[in-house]
Amino acid sequence: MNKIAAPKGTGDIYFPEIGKWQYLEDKIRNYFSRFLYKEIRTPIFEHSELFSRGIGSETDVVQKEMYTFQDKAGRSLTLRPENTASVVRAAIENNLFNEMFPLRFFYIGPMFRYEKPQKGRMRQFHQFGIEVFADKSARVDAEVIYAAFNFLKEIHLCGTEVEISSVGCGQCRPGFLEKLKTAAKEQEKELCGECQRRIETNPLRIFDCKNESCIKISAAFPKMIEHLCGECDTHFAELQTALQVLKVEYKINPRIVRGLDYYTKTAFEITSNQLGAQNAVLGGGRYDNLSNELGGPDIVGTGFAAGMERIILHLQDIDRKQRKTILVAYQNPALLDHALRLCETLWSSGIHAYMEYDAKNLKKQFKKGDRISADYTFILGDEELQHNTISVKDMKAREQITIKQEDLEQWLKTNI
RNA sequence: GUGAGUGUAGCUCAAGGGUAGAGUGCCGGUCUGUGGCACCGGACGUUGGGGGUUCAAAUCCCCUCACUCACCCCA
Repeated sequence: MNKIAAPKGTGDIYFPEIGKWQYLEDKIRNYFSRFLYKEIRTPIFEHSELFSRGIGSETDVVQKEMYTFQDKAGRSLTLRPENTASVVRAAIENNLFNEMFPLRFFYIGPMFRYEKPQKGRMRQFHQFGIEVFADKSARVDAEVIYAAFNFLKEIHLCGTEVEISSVGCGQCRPGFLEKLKTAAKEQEKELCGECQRRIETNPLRIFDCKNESCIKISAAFPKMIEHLCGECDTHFAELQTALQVLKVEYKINPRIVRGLDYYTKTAFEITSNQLGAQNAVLGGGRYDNLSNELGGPDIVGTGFAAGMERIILHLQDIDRKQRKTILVAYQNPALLDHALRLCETLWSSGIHAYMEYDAKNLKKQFKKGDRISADYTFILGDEELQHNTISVKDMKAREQITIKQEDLEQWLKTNI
């Protein structure tokens, strides 16, 4: 029989790596409650339409990266490529916009995008994120950025940088895009082939081109943040003021273009210089029309999503203090049930204990003891049985004592 | 979707046309009531898969698959 491997772009997470995941998840749950966020868990799959309408049917994510399938009733369903649209859907569906306060959610979970895997990019990957609703103020955007930045700081992820921008709104963006296209067309022949194609498909992407001459040329192109309408311009200015109040160091990067259509006004990214090509650790922004576009009330939102694999890639090894572990060993197989009884006593007291069931001799058991990093080994032999004692070996100190069965509880209290 | 690199023992890697090797781990022994060291012995592979060239292929050629990295895009 041939082996079955995990599907491309997926993987198994287990010891010792799992320690980092548990650490990160604990931190998320703890940290964001500081800002009154409550966890929300939405389905892993949704109606495909939620994403095509929410994220935008022309985006790369929707056009070529979705895991879409039909269920047995012929419905088109899609494994979620991100969670914001789902959270908005859930809020609308459960009438949370009226019933909950504050309207603050955080989530942790797997997302799915059909992409070619590489460093920091998987087909099943994990994001955590936060969403705040019904607050139009630029200050809440700043708070979200502050919360994100400060979180990374608290988990000791160094080398991060905050970049902000504004992508405008329905008022100012269309006019700006026309101006940009016009400017790009004038220089069309000087741009690389890729960028010539982008003029029609996604002109904002020209700012992202790595080609040197394109960088030079596009530097002279109009920028969104220079063509914001009054409202967006004020919002962007207030955002910066609030970031200064919150002591968040940031850089304005007009090249930030979020790949999801729902963003309006504030857009931001936190990058890490420790990552490879996929240097975005976290990204987010404001989405003033998403609820409306999903058939809900006119409620604005703002938030971010962070890539957990990318964070874990640069997390230091977690030194979690392990509980003390006891190996229960027996001189010969005739004593197996006595050893098992002793194990049960330990387990029922909540102590980490382990025994081998088919070991012929003590030597073998001691070797296993090393593999489980046992702190102590309890030895049961004919002699111990006869005198109602247990021999206790301190594995590190390599010292051994003998205690009476009735003193076991006391010994455990002082040593474990 | 495009490009590049890598696939050899459980793991890390040698061998670049001539009998597939080392380190580590594993099993056993020196040591039948005691692990980290040392020494001795043992098992291990259809060299990712398929085809071709050759007297002879892990090695050269073609195809395929997988992994990795990068482009694209994103977290």
